[in-house]
Formats: sequence, structure tokens, C-alpha cells
Amino acid sequence: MGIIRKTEAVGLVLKEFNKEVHAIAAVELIKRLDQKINKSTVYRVLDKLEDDGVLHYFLDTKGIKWYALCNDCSKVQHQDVHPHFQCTECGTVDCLEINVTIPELANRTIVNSQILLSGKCELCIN
Amino acid sequence: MGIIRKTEAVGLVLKEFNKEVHAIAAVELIKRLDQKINKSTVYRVLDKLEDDGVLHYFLDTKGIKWYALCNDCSKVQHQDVHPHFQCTECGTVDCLEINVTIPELANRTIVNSQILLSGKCELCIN
DNA sequence: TTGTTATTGCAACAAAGTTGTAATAAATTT
DNA sequence: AAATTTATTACAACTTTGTTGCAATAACAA
Repeated sequence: MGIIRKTEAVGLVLKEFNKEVHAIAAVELIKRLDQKINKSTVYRVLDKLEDDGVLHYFLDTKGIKWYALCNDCSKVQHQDVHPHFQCTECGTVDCLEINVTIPELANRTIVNSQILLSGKCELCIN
Repeated sequence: MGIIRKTEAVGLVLKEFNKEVHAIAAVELIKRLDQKINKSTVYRVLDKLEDDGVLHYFLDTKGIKWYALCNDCSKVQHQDVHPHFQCTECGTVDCLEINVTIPELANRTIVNSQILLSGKCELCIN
């Protein structure tokens, strides 16, 4: 797919990600943009931004979709494979800059790996 | 919660796991036991077996619940923390016996880690 | 065998996300 | 600048997975 047109919806979604340090749940974004953009439009815009390598997504411990800005992705491939961390206290989710090595498997090929860590974040640890 | 009574539903659910090498999606189990056990009963039984350390669960790439037999878990704690592997071709999901080391994080405590790998399984690799 | 209470089925619900379609609005062409 | 093309949007309806309240049923203990 990919972004083709610069619409108001795309602008509003991107604005949310630019003023936010953490990842944003699709559901949360829909709440924030309620009365401005329709639910399914939000989903479709997120979809396209992901296709374009602007955002990446992942599922949290409850299976709901979160999106965050990519660093070095492109329309061709998502380079951005890193663990995500969800705080069990406040619920915020962050991308982690750490590297986790997955050993090779004997009889399988690993194409993708998703690592979700949970615990207490910087703010909730005290 | 935990299992208190040996009911037919509990027996049927356990039977499914004993004749199955792989993990089973809750949804799949419900289909298999349709006309025998009610949907919500299946969910409740799975819940209790998990509480009892008989099964553990995790979410797949689409956020749906899968269950598999535990090895050395108890009512007190789930020791069973291992990666899971989902085949992108046939959809089967397995527990992996490998060990993945997660580095310590500076300002966060990691309480739990979920690792979901995907690619081609032993059967689909050829 | 009776009494207690965990378990079940049922139906209704909830949350997250998807889809078809007609109307609208970018972007391109003239 | 107007007309044309077609991507995008809102809306409503739907799907899927999982949850909940409650009355009826069935384990198990006494």
C-alpha cells in the first residue's frame, strides 16, 4: 500500500507520535483522536505508515496492538527488530535499544522474533 | 482458583493435550470440543489448569491464546519460561527448549519475558 | 443419602479490529 | 483554473476472541 496522499488524518496521527516518547496503543490513539478521525481510518492510516516503514507495531501482553516510530526502516524492510518493554504498573511501553541473541535452531528457520519484556519502568521502580 | 473437582470437562481438555505434541490454541480447542463442552467452560478449565501449573499459555503473532503442557511448574510458580515458535506455513506452535539470555536493564526490572519466534518448522522447511 | 458448593451451559455482552460502500478530497491532467 | 481520476474517509455493520451473571447441575464430604 504505502502512503500516497498527505491527508489530515495522516498528519494528525503523525503528530501524536512526534509528541510522544513512548509507543502508543492503537486503541489509545483512537481515543485521543475521537471526534477528529474515525476508528477505521486510524487503523488504515497506521497500516499504511507501517507499510511505509514510518511506524512498526507489536502486540503487548494482552494481545493488543501498539505502534512506535521506526528508526531505520524503509518501505522495503523493517530493520527495526528490538525488544519491547511494558511496565506492569503504569502500562507504558517502550522500545529497547538492547540486542538479544537468538541461537540458531536445528530444524527450523527463524524469520522473525518478537520479544516482550515486562516489569517496572524507570518511573515506577521506586 | 485451581482445579478442585475431577469433572468431565477437565478430563476432555487434558485428553486433548495428551494426544497432542504441539501447543493448542484456545479457539482450536473450543472447536474440537464443540458439542461436548461449552465455550466458556473451556476457557474456565484452561484458566484453572494454568493456575495449577498443568498448562502455561502465551499469545501468538495475532494475539490469540495458546496453551501447552508445562514441564516443571507448580501451583506456586510457573518455571516454564521458554521461547515459542510458530510456523508461518502450517501455523503449528511449539515450545522451544532453548535458553535465551536477556541482558539486565539499567533502570528497569524485568519480571517476565515472552519470546515468540516465527519461521518455517521442521516439516515445512523443505 | 443428603447437603454444600464448585462447576457447567446458556445467553448476553465486551473489546479490538475488519470490511463494504457511498461520499469526499487529494493530486493529476487538461 | 476547472475537470477528471482515484485514493481516502466516515459510517454502520460485522467478526473474532474472550468474559460475565445466573440458574441448573454434579462432585464430593459428612
